[in-house]
Amino acid sequence: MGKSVGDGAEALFLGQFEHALDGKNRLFIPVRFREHRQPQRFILTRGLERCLYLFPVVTWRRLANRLDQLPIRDKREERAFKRAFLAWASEVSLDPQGRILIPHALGQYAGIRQDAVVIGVLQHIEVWAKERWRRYVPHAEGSFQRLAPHLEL
Amino acid sequence: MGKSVGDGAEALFLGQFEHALDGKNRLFIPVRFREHRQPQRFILTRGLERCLYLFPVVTWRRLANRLDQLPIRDKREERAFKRAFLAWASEVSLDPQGRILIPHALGQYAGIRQDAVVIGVLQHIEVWAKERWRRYVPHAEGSFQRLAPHLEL
DNA sequence: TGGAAAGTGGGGGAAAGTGGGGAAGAGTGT
DNA sequence: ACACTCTTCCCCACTTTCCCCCACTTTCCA
Repeated sequence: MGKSVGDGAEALFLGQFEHALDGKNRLFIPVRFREHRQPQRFILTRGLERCLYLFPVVTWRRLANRLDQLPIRDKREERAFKRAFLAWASEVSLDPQGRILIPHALGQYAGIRQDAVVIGVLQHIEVWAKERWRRYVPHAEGSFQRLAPHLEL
Repeated sequence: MGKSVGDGAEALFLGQFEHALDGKNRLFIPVRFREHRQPQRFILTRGLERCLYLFPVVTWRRLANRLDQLPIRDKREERAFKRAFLAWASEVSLDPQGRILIPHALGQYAGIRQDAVVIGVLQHIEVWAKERWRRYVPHAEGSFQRLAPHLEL
């Protein structure tokens, strides 16, 4: 259940998968989320609502460029933001089995100890602690019911 | 955890690492922050919020050039700024084990005695006294929550 | 139902990281 | 000039972490 759509310039991620971290803090990335190009590298960083974001390097580059163009008056705050965003970022690459190593600080931030949920959200992938995700779902459900009509399917 | 991104003309730094200065005032620079070219030289100087900035020589050059094009009316102020920025700058190089020697004055400025945190912030690297960084993080955290939505992932 | 691909787990070697001994050289005071 | 200290830098030895590899189980689909 889940898929990466389109094999054009850029894949879109969707679907959700459950995986457990093994004893070595490695997380399996479903095949559907893997890039076909070699080497398979991603940027893992912290996301909102205490999950982790996983970006293909290309997408990340675009994002990093945008960092310098944020509409921020206060330079001090801009520095603080960059530090928070970048210090918790990390380049990770897939091992031959298709797993990534979750850095300790990031695992902490997202509260991931054992069970994790990996979900695709178009441009990026998110990693949640299973428990936190379970509690978050009802929220998401509400938003879905409220906004879906606007899609005019 | 963390890594320098990109294998193009220029690496981008990211991630955070903790390292203790040893008895000889040496600080370990994580492999991911090292330049691949030889010899491995950096410019270390004072940073904002009482940390230290570490620049690859190339990046430093670009920065130094820009100093001459500052839009400053007040020539007196321009001189003051340049002096402050340059007088504390120091060229450091990696020893065979990948460590740099922290000049006494700079260590003092940043309050680094024992434990240090090294973080990557795209174009440059920052070195913080661990304690000071610990106290700064909540700040940064706030900015992150406030500003991250503007990135429009 | 069998084979291929996806997913799981752990051993071990290479590289990263840590600490200190000691030679070379610079600064200072007789 | 010469001892003396102090700093800098090179080298070696050790510990720890990471990542490559192999082997096994499970799932998917023909």
